[in-house]
Amino acid sequence: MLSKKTKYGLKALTYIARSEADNPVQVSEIAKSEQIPQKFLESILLTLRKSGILSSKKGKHGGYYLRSEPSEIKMTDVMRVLEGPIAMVPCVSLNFYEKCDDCPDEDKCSVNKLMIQVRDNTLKVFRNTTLADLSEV
Amino acid sequence: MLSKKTKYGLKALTYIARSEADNPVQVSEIAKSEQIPQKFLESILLTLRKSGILSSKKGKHGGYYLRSEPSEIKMTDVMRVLEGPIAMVPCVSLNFYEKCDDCPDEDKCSVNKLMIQVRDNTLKVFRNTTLADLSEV
DNA sequence: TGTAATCCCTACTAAATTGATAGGATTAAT
DNA sequence: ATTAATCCTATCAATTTAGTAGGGATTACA
Repeated sequence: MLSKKTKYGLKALTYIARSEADNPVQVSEIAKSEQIPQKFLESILLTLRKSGILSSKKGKHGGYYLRSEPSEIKMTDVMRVLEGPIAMVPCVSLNFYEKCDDCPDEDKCSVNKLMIQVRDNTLKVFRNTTLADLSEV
Repeated sequence: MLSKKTKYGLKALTYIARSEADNPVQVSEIAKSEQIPQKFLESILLTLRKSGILSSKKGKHGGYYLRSEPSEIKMTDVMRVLEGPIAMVPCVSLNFYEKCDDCPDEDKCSVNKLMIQVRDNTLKVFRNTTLADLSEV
């Protein structure tokens, strides 16, 4: 299941992408419009900023804005920041690989085989989708 | 991330499918061979039996065996029993659909759009994979 | 220069889920 | 009977998730 964090994060990014204005978008505005607890959203946007997807401006009339064009923001990056590894098991993760304690031979592991396929198909979607796609009405 | 329950369950099913003998396979044997806590495995196999994927024989020389041929056991069914819904959000789940509280219009929801694609690609894998595929060396 | 608005940061907490464990009841083979 | 297996219920500890609290730092603007 997708975490609320990821769900809220995606919604917030979409909201920012859709907002035409040059001004940064405020947390309070997004929280209200998307029905997200404001303090929780704050921490999510902070993560997105630290990971380089968002930038921010402090102080009055401050807020968040996209660091790049929506069409340049890939779901692979967004999902890895918000949800963590895309693979369902560490032993098939490209970016967060870890060997299983129990599994003596990955090549013979049925779980490994299956999850590689799932990973590849999910990756295909995320690599082919940008924030611009999400923001289309 | 895949739960241990699912991982153990898949490994156990594979083990049973690979065991050529006519005799049912005992929990203790699987637990030892696959390094799974026995009591935990018991509860997992019980779930698989209740869902109709496994059958069992009680008492001495009892154990578990597949209810159908490995090639007839689809990953869609196994995963739904072990891991729950295949979709990452209830609002795109085929078998466990639920509307989101917050989302006024699913057609306009960016999360919904994205997760439908992920679901479809994951389903494609699970529909095309049976226990026989997992059991091949 | 003061004040309000905004992001930034750390720490904490409640609820849910996960990954087991415990202890016995039931069933069947010998 | 004895032994070996599944079956069943309850409980528990650890982890993760979702959210809250409280204030600090920065900026715009009157």
